[in-house]
Amino acid sequence: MVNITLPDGSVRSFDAPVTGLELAGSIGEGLKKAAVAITLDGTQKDITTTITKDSEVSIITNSTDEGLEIMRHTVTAQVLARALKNLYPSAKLAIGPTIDSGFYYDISTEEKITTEDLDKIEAEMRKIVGEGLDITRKEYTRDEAIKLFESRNEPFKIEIINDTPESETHFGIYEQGDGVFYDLCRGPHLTSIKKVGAFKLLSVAGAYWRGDAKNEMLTRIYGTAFKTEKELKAYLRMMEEAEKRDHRKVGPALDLFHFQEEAQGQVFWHDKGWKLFLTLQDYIRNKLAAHNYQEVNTPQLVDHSLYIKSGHWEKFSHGEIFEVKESETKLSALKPMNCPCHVQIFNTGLKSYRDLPLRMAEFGCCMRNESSGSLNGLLRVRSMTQDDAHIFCTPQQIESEVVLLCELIKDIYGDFGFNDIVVKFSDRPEMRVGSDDVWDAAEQALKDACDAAGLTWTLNPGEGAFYGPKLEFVLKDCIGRDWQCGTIQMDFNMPGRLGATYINEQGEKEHPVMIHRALLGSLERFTGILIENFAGHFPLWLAPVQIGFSGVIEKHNEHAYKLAKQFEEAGFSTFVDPRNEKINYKIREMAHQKIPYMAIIGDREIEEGTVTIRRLGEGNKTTTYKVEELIAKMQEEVVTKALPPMAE
RNA sequence: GCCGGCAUAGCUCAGCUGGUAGAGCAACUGAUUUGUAAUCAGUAGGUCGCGAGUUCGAAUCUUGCUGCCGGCACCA
Repeated sequence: MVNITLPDGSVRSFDAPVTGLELAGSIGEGLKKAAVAITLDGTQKDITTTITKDSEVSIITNSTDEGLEIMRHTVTAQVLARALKNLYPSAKLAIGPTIDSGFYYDISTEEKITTEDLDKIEAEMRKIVGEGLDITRKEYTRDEAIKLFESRNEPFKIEIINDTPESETHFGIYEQGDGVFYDLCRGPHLTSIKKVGAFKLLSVAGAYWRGDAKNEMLTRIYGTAFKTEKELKAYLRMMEEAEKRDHRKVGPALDLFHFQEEAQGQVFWHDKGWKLFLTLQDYIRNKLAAHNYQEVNTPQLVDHSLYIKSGHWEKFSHGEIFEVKESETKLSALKPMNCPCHVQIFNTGLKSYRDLPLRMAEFGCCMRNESSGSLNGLLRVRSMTQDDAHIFCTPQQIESEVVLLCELIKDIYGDFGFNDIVVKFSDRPEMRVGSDDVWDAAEQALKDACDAAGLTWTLNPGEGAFYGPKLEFVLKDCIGRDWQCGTIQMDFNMPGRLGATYINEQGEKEHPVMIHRALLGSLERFTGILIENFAGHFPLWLAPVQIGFSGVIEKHNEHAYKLAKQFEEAGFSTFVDPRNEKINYKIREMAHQKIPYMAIIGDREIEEGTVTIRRLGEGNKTTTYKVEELIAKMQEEVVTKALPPMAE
């Protein structure tokens, strides 16, 4: 008797062991058809797995995310991998996992594989799908598995087997057809190649074996798959649309900034982009005032001895810090971070426990020699402006300070319309300063504070700063890449290294705790994310040009300028298009320039003292306002930081 | 930094196997005086990323460099 408990709590009893497929069939024919795998007592298994004892089972169908992932896994590990072996017999297979957007396979080849080869590989994959062989799982002993992969010349597979703990005595190997193709795999897989959906190979890239730069660089082939051709097409179309939001295209097109070779990784901010930048800075500056921060400014060029003391010099001794020879004997650094300088300010004069928490902020311009391959428009630059601050506090104040920060960050991100922020908790890295006791305390303190703030986070193991654990507030760019923006970092180490002390209530000297935090992160990166998030169509309060005026014909220009002046005086940034062009044309251009309010001035408006506007994002609807009325409406929109209407 | 790709006018792109550059939009000039996403005509615009090589001749072939793109590694 086998009793199987289903997710809804119902129990099905069978006289003899059953397979997942039989179980699905006993529930319904439709379910049987859609079933791709099962979850048996919390672990994913093949649909053909025999259930021999009482267990909890749920059936994974092809219309769930889990089912999609299993199908993608089969596409990469069975179809793509085999196609690559067919076309490049000497290729050695590494690994082929699924990722959020699809899958990849890493191989080592003598031949160069380029984007142009993808069609050829895809054609081979279709051939394999056409054959539609069955996939079966077999258990091999360690020796058998190694022998199999030795005979197939797959050293990476053997390395994987050799690196598993001795306690693993058996390995699951999936066999396609009758010995046509073998792959080492945890599974589960579809039972037949016939069942894979629509797929497409997307790109070729390099990737280090096991993610380690010391290892061989393999060729990685990215692709994606969906249940239906329609979903695949929709995904590809969505990606195409998303790429149009790329801040590196939109930014220069809107005349916000540009880059050029002579200043790699640094931004040439144009008038409009700088307006946006300053708006963000003012916004944060107002928050600082409201949260009892002091704002400071510290030197750009600092003797390297300070960074030796702080520990940065040793940690970043691979050229990340720009070195400047100030004289024959004096070696300085272009400030790569603000913290050591802030401690210098803290260290002037005696500090009492009554001075804590002391919140010190700086819009510090930091320069880091980021590797050329990591540079990415505004999202990763060599010269950036952090909205940085350091909070010097007592251990007892940590929790309340972090709670305040979490609330502040939530509040700020909400103002930009980012309501579902991903928070990562990064704990101690391998390369670090400070004792394990101190790390235990720091990590615990940060976790407690997260709980108190009601933050949910995911663990990002080993990714903390070298001086302490950190929280990262992560936003995504237009093609779904993660970027760390805000951060809160706990530091029990640097105050001691740099001799920061305060006099506690007992009259003794003590090191304060330092909390490093940035709200937006770097203003450059945050601006880039904003451009992509809004596709250049910013909320009114951020828009570098807020209202544009065009006369119907040339004689209306004078009035257009007069109105523009009136709106300037009311605090708006304006634009006037005096050109002798049709208004259709001028409207079109203002829309392309993402000017939120587009005003057309003709005889009627002049007579009536009104403005007729068209709001970007609201189609061709026009509304006529009294001038003061529109000013009030727009001021309201600025004050409430309303998000822009998005229907384009 | 590593793997692969790319670099032609302000922008988007064409230029086949080598015969020394072409379109649309933008710009400029003129005509048009126009009511909500492209008015018409004309003019001008390029050391084909930079350097070397092969060749009678290079945007095109080879090579070195620089930058950019996609990944990987890195990310205070």
